Amino acid sequence: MAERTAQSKRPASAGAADEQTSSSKPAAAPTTVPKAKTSAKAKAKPKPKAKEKPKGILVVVESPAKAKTIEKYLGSKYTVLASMGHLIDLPKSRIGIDVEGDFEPEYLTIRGKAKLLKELQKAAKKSSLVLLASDNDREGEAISYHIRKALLSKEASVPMERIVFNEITPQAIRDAVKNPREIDETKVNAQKARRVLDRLVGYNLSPLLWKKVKNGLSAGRVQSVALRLICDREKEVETFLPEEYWSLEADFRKGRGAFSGELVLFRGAKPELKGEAGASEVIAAVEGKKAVVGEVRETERSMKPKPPFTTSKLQQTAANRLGYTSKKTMQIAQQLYEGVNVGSTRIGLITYMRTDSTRISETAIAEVRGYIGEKYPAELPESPNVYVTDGKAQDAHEAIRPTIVAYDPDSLKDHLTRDQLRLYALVWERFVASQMTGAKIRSTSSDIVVGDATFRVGSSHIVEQGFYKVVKLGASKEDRASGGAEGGSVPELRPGEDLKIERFRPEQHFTQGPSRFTDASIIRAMEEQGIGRPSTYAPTISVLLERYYVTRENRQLAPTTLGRMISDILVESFPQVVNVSFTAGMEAGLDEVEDAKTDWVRMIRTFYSPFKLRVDEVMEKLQSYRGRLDEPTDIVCDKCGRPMVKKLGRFGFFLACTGFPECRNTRSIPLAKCPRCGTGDIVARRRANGRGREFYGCSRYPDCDFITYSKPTGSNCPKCGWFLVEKYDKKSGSHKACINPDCDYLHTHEEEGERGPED
DNA sequence: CAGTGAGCGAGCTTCCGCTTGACTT
Repeated sequence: MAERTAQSKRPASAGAADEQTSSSKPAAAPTTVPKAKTSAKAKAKPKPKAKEKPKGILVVVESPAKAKTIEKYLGSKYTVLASMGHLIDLPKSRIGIDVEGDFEPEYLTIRGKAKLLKELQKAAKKSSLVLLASDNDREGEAISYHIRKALLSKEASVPMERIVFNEITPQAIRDAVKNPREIDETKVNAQKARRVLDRLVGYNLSPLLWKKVKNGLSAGRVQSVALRLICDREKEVETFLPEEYWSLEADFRKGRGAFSGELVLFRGAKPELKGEAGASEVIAAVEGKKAVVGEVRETERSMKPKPPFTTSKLQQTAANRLGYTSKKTMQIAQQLYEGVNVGSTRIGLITYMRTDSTRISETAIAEVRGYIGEKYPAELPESPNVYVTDGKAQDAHEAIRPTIVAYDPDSLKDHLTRDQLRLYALVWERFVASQMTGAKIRSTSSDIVVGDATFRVGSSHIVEQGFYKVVKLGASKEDRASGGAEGGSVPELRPGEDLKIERFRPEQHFTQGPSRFTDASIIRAMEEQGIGRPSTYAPTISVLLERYYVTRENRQLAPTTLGRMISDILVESFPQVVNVSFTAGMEAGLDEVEDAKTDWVRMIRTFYSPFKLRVDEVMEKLQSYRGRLDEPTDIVCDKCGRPMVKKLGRFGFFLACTGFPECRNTRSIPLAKCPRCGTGDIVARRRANGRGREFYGCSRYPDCDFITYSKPTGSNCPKCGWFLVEKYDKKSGSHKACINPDCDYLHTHEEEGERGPED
């Protein structure tokens, strides 16, 4: 399959813009050089060196992969270079803001970017025009502004213009080049305010934590709110009291079909079964009675496909469906974006992976409709499906989609790694599905009357597959359920017909409390609250883990003692800042700056004056928590007999002797007894370079080389005495299992895996 | 699915948001 070559779909490059050089532009620009005023640049070159090559045009974008593509679309007159994001920023080692004056930031070339900047300057000098084409959003505007400033400071100034495009198609690039504009200073100011605010918050709160808790800690507008969400949730999990309740199921039979229904009505009311006895009461009342089919209701509902992926949704879906961390998802997406060798050519397989938009370019819509029309003609809607992008989105990039729809996942099997292929399939399915017709699902709900009791049987099945024809990997549990896996066994029931009762089954249940956050759900929460950006969701989770504020076990994020302490301190002392509404307020302020309704200095001052006062006050008055972090243990030092404490060091938690510094003994935290040698402890280890997955081995290594990659739970097997470990698999979710290969003990507790609408 | 082993503590740390490689400190 997939014969149609992709190439045929891509409009040939070249032939792009050709007369945009000195396109009409208000002469007000202080950037333009006098000579390039009216007529074309043909005469802009008087005579200098006999170099006949006319000066070209330099285009600066952010991403090198994008640079490559755009260079192809534009003619040979153009050179496209990438800035790799920001080049200019605040210093790292000091606050770098004039807080006594007007908050003017001290902007420096970012370490390691000087070379790149020089290259840009060199290239600019050789050009007749520079087109600043960084992303069309707040940060992108600032990047252009900084580059322009850096290029201007060189004596020989070149005309510079700002261009923007929201999609990488030849037409969009051509249009952009034809419509240059000035840099939007108000947007630059908004970015400056954002940057300064984050610096003021981060570089004031962090030192406070160094003084009160421990060196090296950090706090900030985004990470501290994320931490708070995780800590708040943990409290809910802890205080939740499961309540017991009972249900009564009845197993019925009709011919060869067996199915069950749940008690929904008893003596005219919704039954509230009081324990097992309550269920027995009902059984006693209806036992021996005939089962007759009552009302049968049929409803049909349609399901629309989901919009194509944004970063946040991709991360959520990859976490829920594939079990990838957000970090892993982004690494793999980057590989797909940069390109993979397909045959002899390297092709970027997906569009840019950091986006908050569900927008799709016209050309991509046309392409996917062509594809659907050919492969699934019945599922091609008359007109394209339209998705509205969230109003808060900055919308600088398209949604994440395959660049060439004809490359279906199957056709790339031999070119991608397993991980790449699975992520690509997710993106491809979601995009193609998003432009297909909806699915129709018929649900049947039948009442079965047994004496005074009514049982209800539900089933549903897909009548029209629609977009489900392409959604496989990305199908959620609910999707699959709608597919009628369990519904298939319910035969057609007609009112009045008799059924056979096989048996009654009382079942005990417990109400489910809230679940801990996962990568998927914390990212979802952050996005909903406007905390963080596509480029920072994954890094924010990483920071919380690196600081040992939270741990991730079986995909769940739980705060450590340290994390709770930090969160409590911050929430107590800075409730207005460590709060989801703080960012919302900031965004509102930035909008005003951008609309020139207020100036950025005013905005910052309004925030900073009271904030700084509070920081000073807390710095002075808050008790110190230093040392309070060390948790006492009942483990005794094997060198001197004094008790040991659990401490946090550079490489994580460890045990240290309270006799320090006379006794410098340290140990790893024992997680279990070694079942092989019986004397050693099982301790957490990592590869020498500190990377790789944590594993668990015997502390007596190399005398004893017991090892496992499953984390000990802290309890022992009731059957054989070896220790239990955490396991995770799709079917049973999170559960405990015995580490002994000869022991079959398995403790499956309530499912903790996927929950709630995942994407 | 495969993957494997030290030392750590009283110090110069930290923010968020753009973007990818990596000269050595």
